[in-house]
Amino acid sequence: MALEKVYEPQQFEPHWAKWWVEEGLFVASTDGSKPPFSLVVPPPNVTGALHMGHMYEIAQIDITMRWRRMQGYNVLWLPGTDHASIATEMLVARQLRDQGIEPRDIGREKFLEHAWAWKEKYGGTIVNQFKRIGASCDWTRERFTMDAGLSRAVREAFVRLYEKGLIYRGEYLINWCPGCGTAVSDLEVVYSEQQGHLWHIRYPVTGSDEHVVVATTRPETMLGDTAIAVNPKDERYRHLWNKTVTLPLVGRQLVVIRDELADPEFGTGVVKVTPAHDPNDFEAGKRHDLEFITVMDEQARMNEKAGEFAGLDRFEARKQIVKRLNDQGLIEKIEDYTNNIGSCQRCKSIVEPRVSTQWFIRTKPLAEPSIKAVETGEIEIIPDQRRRNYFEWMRNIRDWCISRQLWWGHRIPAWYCADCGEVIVTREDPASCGKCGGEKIEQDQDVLDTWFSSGLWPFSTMGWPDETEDLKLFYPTSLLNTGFDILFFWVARMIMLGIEMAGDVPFRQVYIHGLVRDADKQKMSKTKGNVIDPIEMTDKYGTDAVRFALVVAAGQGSDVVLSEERIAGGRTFANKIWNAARFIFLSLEKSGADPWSPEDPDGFVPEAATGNGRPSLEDRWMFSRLNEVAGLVNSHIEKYRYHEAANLLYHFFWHEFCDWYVELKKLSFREDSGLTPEWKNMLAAMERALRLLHPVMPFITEELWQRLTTGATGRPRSIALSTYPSEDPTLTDKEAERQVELLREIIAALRNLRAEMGIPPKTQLEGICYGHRAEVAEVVTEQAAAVSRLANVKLTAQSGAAPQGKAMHHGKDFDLQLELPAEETKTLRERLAKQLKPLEKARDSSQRQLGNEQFLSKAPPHVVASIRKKLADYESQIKRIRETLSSLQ
RNA sequence: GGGCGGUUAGCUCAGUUGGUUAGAGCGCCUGCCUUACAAGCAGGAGGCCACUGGUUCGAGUCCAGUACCGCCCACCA
Repeated sequence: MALEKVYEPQQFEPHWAKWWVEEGLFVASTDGSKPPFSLVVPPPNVTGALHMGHMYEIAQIDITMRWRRMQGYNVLWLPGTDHASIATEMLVARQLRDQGIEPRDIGREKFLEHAWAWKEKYGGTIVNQFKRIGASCDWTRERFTMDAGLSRAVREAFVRLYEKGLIYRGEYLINWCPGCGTAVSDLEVVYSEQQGHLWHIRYPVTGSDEHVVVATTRPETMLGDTAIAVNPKDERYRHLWNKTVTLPLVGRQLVVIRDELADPEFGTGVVKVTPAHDPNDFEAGKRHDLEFITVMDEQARMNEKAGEFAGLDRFEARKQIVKRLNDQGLIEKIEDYTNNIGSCQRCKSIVEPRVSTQWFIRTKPLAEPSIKAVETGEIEIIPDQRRRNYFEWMRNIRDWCISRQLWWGHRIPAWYCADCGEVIVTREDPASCGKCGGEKIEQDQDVLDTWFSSGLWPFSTMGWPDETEDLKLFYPTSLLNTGFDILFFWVARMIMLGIEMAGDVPFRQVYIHGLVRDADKQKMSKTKGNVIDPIEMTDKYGTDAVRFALVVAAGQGSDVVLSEERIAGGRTFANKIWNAARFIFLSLEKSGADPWSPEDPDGFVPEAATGNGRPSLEDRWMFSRLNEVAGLVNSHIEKYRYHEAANLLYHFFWHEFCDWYVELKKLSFREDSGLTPEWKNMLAAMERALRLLHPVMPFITEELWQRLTTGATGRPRSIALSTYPSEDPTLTDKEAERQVELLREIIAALRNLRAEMGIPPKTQLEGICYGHRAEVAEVVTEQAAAVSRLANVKLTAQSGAAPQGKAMHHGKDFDLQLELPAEETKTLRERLAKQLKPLEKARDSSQRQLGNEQFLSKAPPHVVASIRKKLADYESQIKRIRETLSSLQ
């Protein structure tokens, strides 16, 4: 029964983590008897390590879910399972190569076998890690597998879009990653500035001695030039119109086209046109019907079209070409130049524009209703500012390239007939060509972009395209809680596909949280080496501590700055809770009573104290506060102000429950008293406080709650299944709150006096409190024991003002007089003078305001009245302090 | 180039709808091993709320501009 002196979360956290999942505490019942609350959870990145960002996300999500569950909702998590195709493919390929196996040699089937084995092993590890950091959902309840349920949904979605003409196959210049060997979407390309050069190259004008100078940052692509362009408004080059120039090193004749592509202000105003290797040139090439010459292969090596440079890597080719040009005197000059280089998000290789045939989704028709859904508030994006980014992106959306040249992923459900060339897109694998009946058909080798299947997540996981009970009850889901980084990748696509496929928005609210940064505000990343490992921190400080530190540190939508000190701070809070409980249990044992909790914890009101008609002041106060705090916490979590909820709970528990309630309660502890009403009140208060804290500190509250409620009949199996306290305004006890406030003021003033006068804590003093209100004397008399214990002063009460020169402290409602062992007038004078300053400042400002006609006529009456009241208080205090000061002369 | 955010105590950050002595954690100073907790207790110091103007009876809070920091998107041969 007895608790250890120091809180050791390792002893119970793993137990509860396992238990919650095994008991299925957070699996929806789907019986429809309770309001549904479903939540889409971002996929853990199975290919990477668990990081603080995950932990932060899980903490917020878990708080929401526990809170909703305790409020009686029928909750459902839709935990994502990462299946990032490129990342998985890369990792598996790397693993195979480490074993000396070249993926290309073993073929698709074998490769996928390896991938599955790896996925199972590694994925399981990640899922276990998620459990350890406190995620209460069952991550093993996978509603998704690559080859089962989702596969069907993916195919259904693809076919529907195809049949509606929203998916097409076409030849375009796409972003090609030579490292991954696949096409990537615009979003998967990250740009960074790099130092490079701008080469000015002379292209001889055919049939004259003249040459034109073109500037390029990529000389190696010149082998694919099929034109040069000048701006039609650029008079300098009018004479070139209709002429041709000779492409150096190759000898091809290039027409001179007139096109806006050439900016007269940039470089020489003449630009080479390489339609197969540059997006702008590609467009120009289509406008002018130019030839598209691809000079590189899929590994970005120069191909046979590159003539003598064939086989060279693109960067080596650049060097060689520049050298050859230089030898021929065709380099006019070389400038230093900073350009933006696009790299692959995954493998960091420099992306190469490449002409190829790919599958695309026509996004404009999908974007329109998606924009509308957010505009009309059908989907709420929180915080609000993020809406702008969303609109901006959606309105300028470009078609989405969804095919990937990988093995790991959902295969595109398209077949090609070798006989007639027919393209067959169907739900079932076809046996023959529907057009010519030929049996030589072959499925497209490509797989889908991982975000295509991810975009179906909110409904595919619920059994779509079947009309399941889950879908009826839980779709649209209530909330998506995620980071800004995948707003476009994932959120936007879920919205587009949700509206199109499932006929309704995928979620009602999107809460976007900030990033987790280190103490130097740097984004945590492995390459920077500033990663705080959540598992390590969890081992060291406990899951509750890490979660609390994360949640309390960030305002709505802003970043979290995390340091180990903060996490240590979370642990001190847990330790505080632990020790408060420990003390209660120890004292209870001394009282000879067993742990007890009320049958109806929510209906419990404090019982009258022994030998008294009403509950003690501290009990009335505590239950009033518990009630108010419940109201505030509920409102904070509702509005995603997690940090405010956490902060409030921290202060309430530490500085009200422990510092004052427990301290005051100590006075009523008696050995072998048995289970007195005072004890019942305290145990019920503790029980309620634990429930309030539970979403934020799940493990420690579960452990303590289980101990506290042992033996209670009819209690739920877990605190997570109990109810969350809510506010009942009729239970607020303003009188008790006011009186405890007064008591705290008096004790604080006495402690302050003692400290500043340098009186040792053990010296007991006698004192008189002169109350200006009847209530003061009442409180002082009734709480004399409390004052004695908490300030070590035997205080008696008198009414009215203190006799001239007797008081040493002047409060708003009372004066205090202390019997000091020695004369301390100097210290006392300094003390009083110090107090005078801010009071005078406040009085002046109040006077200024009340002297202002405008203020009196325009400010609301209650504000004017409150200033008047304050001014009177200030003046009264100042007057009394002055009197005492002058008598101390 | 377009857009968004930030600037409050030594550090990291809160501060709901404008309401008057601006808060917390950590750090710092003083005193305490007080029959839960030294991961603790009591007390204390420390702020022209970036700058300039405006709106208002009243501005950390609303508006405009300036400076610095950060992020996102787009483009640049």
